[in-house]
Amino acid sequence: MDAFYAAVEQLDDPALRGKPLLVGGAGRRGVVMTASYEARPFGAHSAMPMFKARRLCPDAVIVPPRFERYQEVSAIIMGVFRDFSPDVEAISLDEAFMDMTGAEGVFGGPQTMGRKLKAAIREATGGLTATIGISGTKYVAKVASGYRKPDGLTIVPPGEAMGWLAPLSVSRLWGAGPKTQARLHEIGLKTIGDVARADPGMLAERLGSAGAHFYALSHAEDPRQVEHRRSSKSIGSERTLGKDVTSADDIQLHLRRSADTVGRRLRRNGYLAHGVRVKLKTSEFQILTRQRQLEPPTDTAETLYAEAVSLLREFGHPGPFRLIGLAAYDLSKGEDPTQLELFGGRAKRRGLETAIDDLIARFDAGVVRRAKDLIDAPGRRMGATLDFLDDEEGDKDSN
DNA sequence: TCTGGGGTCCTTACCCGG
DNA sequence: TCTGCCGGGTAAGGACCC
Repeated sequence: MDAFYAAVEQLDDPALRGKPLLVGGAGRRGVVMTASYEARPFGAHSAMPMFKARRLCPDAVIVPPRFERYQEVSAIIMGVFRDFSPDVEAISLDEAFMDMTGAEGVFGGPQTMGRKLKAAIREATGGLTATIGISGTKYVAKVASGYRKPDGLTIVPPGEAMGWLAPLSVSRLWGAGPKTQARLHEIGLKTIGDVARADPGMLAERLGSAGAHFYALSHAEDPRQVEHRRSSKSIGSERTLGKDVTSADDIQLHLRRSADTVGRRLRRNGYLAHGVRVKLKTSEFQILTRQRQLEPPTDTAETLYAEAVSLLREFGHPGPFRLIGLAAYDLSKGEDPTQLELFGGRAKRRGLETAIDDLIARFDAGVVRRAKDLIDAPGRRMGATLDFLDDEEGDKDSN
């Protein structure tokens, strides 16, 4: 999808159409998640610090992201994809691989197929544009999809792929970021064609296993198949703070929030975590992590938090820290996704706070702001008082 | 006024047991 | 009994992607 988050905002609010728009954190430490095409000529782009983008493009409208909405639109788009092929591999909210092998009979050749897909996306979403790349391998299709944006359609016949790639910069090698590009430049390789002509032994020596991989890509060889949805390997929550923190109390407060978020997401998706990892970023941008296996595995915020706090002692760093995060890793499928039973055996088994998490997850979308009060006495039924958000102003209590 | 949050995968170091 | 080697598992860091 083209400038996906920004395009959704412009779709939902006609007043934003045709204007430079920056979707991202408006705070002091925010970055641009997506710049609309109107903002890009000024030099604004994804991952740029917001203050910088604002300086480059002072007239831009800044809008905070609405992920739930992007997820909704994403689901619509993925549905369109599945109408065209059963083999869809989503790689993010706004991008997917599709295996169209054998579909020519139904949709026509690549050109017709691409045009039909673009039209279907536009119609299903109410006007969003996509750029499509079509070729014989995932890699070449991927590069082709970034070739002419926005609203593009690039078809690279498999037989022409290697020649088509050759003049492109090595920055188009998927997996070669700034570090790898610099190393390729040091060896004197600037284009994908240069890599294709290089000695594979030398590439392997300089780049390790990535060398063979890039050599294959440069020859338009890519054995990877379009894969169905893989299950998650980790689920995390991290936050860059408005102000750096140093004290254990402050750090624990943020760990608690992350543990709640991660626990809820584990339960919602029916996962059990076999490990927990704490992440701290120092004010000097050094990233530190400490992890530990969990026995038994868990999906409760309580356990994640308790382990995280004990891991805290193993960082030999005084701070201050600008980011605090917690992740659950080594996930397995546990029970079925959460069923709400505020009163009942499940709540007893897992503890009330977990039941409250379940409740909040079930109501979702910030309707329940927080649990105000827990009622838990031996031999009695258990329950909670919850704090609901009112529609208009402030909040309103309900039980 | 500095520089996000969600992830995946790979490399390296180290420990331990055979 | 000591030493070296090897492989597996775990932890930590780093590069990369959207």
